[in-house]
Amino acid sequence: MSTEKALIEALSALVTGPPRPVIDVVFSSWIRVDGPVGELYVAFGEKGVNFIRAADAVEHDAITFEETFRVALGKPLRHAEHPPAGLMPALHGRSASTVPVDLGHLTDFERDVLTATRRIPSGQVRPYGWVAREIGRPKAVRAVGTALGNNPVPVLIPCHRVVRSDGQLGEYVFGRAMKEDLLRAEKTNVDEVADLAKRKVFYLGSDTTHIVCYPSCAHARRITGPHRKGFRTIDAALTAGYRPCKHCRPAEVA
DNA sequence: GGGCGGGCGGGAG
DNA sequence: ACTCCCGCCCGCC
Repeated sequence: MSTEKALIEALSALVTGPPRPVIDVVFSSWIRVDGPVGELYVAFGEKGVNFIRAADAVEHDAITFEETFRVALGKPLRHAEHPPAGLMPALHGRSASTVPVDLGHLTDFERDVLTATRRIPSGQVRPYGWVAREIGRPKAVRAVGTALGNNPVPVLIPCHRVVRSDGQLGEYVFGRAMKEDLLRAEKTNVDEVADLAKRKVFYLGSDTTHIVCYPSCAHARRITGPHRKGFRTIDAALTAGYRPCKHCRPAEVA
């Protein structure tokens, strides 16, 4: 296509296309909303939600939120009257969200990490190593932690559901306390997971199905008492003839 | 059971 | 381009 033709089409689009105020392109919008635990500042542009901070976290009023946003994204913010469509159900619902999220300024690795993290169901947790394995970089465990620490949209992309392999909850952008609060708010069995970890049990299997899960997996939680077998390592479970659950994927399916 | 080094991506020189 | 350093980690000793 000639340059002239492209130019003409672009210009006609400006005249005949739907109005798209320059202000919406240059600015992102912000709004303060109720989150599952406390209030949140949420920023969003045309491509989706692009930045979230906890309102009750240290020194976060609207002014500092705008400032941290400008430093992170290099754009100014203006206040919005309404949250973007789908945001509130995504923040509060238990089903997987479909709110558009703008991860445009991240690296491929960081996007992969966040995309895999987004697939962890509400009410469940996975180790950092699980995320690494899911994105095909099984040894990049610590780098996964770094990437999650850089999650621009916490809560919405649930990096609080990624925990340490030893049963501890691990670090969190808004502090460990909020990580635990968020998990409890979505009914994760944090106490049971901790109790099991204390006994060095990190996997649960059923001796009737011979399927092994992470302890927070919805399937593991339905194994009735006498059939519940605990394992310290996934290898121990596989050696005992169990196969990894297809939902929580505690190991690659052989 | 904690300490230590391996491992990896990203950003700052 | 290369090196160095840091970070929501992991598993062995």
